[in-house]
Amino acid sequence: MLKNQFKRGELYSFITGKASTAISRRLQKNFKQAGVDVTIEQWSVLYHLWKQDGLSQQQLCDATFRDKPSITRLVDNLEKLQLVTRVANKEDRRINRIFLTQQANELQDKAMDLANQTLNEALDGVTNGQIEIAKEVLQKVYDNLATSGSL
Amino acid sequence: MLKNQFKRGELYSFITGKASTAISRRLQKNFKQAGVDVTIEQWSVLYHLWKQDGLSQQQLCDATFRDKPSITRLVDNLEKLQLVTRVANKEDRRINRIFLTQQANELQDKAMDLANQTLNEALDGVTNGQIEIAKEVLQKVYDNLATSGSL
DNA sequence: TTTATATAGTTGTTTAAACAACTATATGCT
DNA sequence: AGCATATAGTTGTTTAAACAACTATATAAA
Repeated sequence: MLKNQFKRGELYSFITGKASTAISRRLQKNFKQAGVDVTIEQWSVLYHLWKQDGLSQQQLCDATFRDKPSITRLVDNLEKLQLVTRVANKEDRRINRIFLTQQANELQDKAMDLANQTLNEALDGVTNGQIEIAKEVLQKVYDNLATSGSL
Repeated sequence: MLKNQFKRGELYSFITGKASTAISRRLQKNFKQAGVDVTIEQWSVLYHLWKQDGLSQQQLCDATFRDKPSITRLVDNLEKLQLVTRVANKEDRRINRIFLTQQANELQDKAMDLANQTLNEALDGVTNGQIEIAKEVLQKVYDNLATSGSL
């Protein structure tokens, strides 16, 4: 496997996700400035519910790459903020479906605009071609590692 | 800024750092399997001390993109594990310099091998050319966001 | 010299991640 | 039906991130 052997100095930022950390911090900052009082982690749950409301907690685990305890507590906190409600499923009583409240729906456009704006700040001066390749690489990395039970 | 406008479905994994999360989890798993009992965050501090021992906490903040409280507590925990020691600087008594212990030095080769191995798992099937471009994009993203005071 | 300001590090609090252990419900097998 | 197993979700514990407020030391200005 010499081909992809990393030189030392290059290794660090790939593993630590310097770039995505920077994006998260900027998005959090942009949320705060705009008076959107949710954390990035809470936003990531809302993001998937905005795409499809009523997902189960397990579906949110899969969508957000988080484990079950993480989702339990994120949903706890989103419930406290009155942004979602847990609804017990009648067909399968193990399942909670998570539904957005009116308040959460009112947040959607603003939050999505801020997320898009943040990405544009992040990708300023990067060409579409470069972005495509970067996305392919990141997807391939994820696929390489997710297959054999990383979650 | 229409040029880099993201389509919705593409936005999520860029912000959340799916790939780097997967790498971190895999590295943590590989550490555990090999009996290396440090967290990825602790490793990230050791990594910089292995390159240059005796850095100050502030220098570790800069190197690891963490804030001062985070480094204070990481150093606290590394001291408890007897992997580093704080040494007060005589010239400037505000500064602690952090030095590796013998135990930490004995860990270096094993940990660096595991990190390289993990990256090779992650980048399997990705060409050097693609990696170069991905690195450029991630660096550019970081530069775009770090300039105006994200840390 | 005293006073203001900047820098290095610490402490407190809230939110979240990771992992193990747990409860409750559903499914499949005999 | 009864039992084993799988699935959905919760709880406890440790580690860490983010942010604000704080202490201590150093530097610069009056």
